[in-house]
Amino acid sequence: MGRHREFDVEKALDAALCVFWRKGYEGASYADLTEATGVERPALYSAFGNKEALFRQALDRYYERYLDYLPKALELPTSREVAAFIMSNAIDLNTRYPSHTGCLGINGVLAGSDEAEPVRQALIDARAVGEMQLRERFERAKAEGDLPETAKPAALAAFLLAVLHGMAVQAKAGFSREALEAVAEQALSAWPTKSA
Amino acid sequence: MGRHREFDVEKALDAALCVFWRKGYEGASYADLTEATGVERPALYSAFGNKEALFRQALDRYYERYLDYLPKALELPTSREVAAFIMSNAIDLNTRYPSHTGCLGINGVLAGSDEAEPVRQALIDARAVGEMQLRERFERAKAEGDLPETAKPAALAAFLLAVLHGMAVQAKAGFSREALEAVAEQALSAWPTKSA
DNA sequence: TGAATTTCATAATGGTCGTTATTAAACCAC
DNA sequence: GTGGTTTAATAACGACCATTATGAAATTCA
Repeated sequence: MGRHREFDVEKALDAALCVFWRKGYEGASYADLTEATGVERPALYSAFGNKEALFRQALDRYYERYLDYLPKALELPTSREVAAFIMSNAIDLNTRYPSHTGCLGINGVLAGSDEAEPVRQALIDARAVGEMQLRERFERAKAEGDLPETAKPAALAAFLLAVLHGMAVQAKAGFSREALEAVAEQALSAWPTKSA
Repeated sequence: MGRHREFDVEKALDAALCVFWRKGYEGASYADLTEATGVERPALYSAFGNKEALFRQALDRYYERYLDYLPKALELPTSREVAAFIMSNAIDLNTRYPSHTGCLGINGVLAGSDEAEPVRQALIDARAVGEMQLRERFERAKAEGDLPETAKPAALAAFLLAVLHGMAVQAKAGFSREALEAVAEQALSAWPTKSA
């Protein structure tokens, strides 16, 4: 019983996600969030909790709605295809929406005041999970003979993530899709192959 | 005539620079700045102007004091040495001070509220200058025969900067020097050479 | 219809932000 | 010394921050 909720929680979370994407965690104010969601402050609090909880839910949604290409990529047959697929999708994601370029995780909190530290740590942890998955995938590639014996899966995973992060920064700085594709092509040209 | 300034402006700027380095532009408050510099707020205003002006002066100082390896790098004989030297120095800079890891320019403002937009643009512009210098250097390398005819100087410059930005993000996330060196090594392994 | 319950919008909370009056202290030229 | 001038420190400014108390509106069950 009781009064019904008059706004769509899913839509509100999507709108909040875009605000965080564009302005980062601390840069997004409740004035921004209420304007984007069309939902008054108290309603946001009752639906999502405080700002940190709202951001964490937006981050979860970001992974499942926008980073869904990551699990798909890991299933591709070769490590090179994995890397190429991820970079291609990341470029698209980083440049698709002019109003919120780059990556939510990177824009979110690179630096900020001390009270943003828990959120910063959450983003670092999420990044570390992705890195581990990549490393395991490349270890498998090495075991399968897709990667040469000299290949270092951990270094490859770190390298790929570095390029991805760098492209996210460049996208935030206004880089075009074409420029980022040239970066990805250069990164791929270094990819180790089995053939000696 | 008049009373003498009791604090060292240079030292105060250095201290402010470290605060911005660690917390970014918006994340750094005047409470942080006065504590780090030992200078009261009004004195900071009279010496440097407002917060944006202070940040810009800190950024200038950052380039001349910490990024002084960039002009040196451009004078090295080969493009590969240029890239290797820059990455090596960047890794050192990004991990040398545990209290302010990563890069001031990257940490400064990736995202933030709208009023930080002028500062964000200043950082983007500064980055663009560095990219242009790299591109010109690689064009020279191509003309000199150091780089093959198939090499794309603009793409190489963008790629190198992407890796540098990515390493800065990773340093902020706690990456060790060794991990970053593996990333740099992987990036260098892709570097085009004249010999077919 | 009426009591219970949930959501709604308005507005206020204490705190911190960047910025600046204000006043006391220190210095130089005369 | 004294007047003129610059800096120093305290404290205040309005604005905005995240968060929440408050009471009206809306719905369900009895």
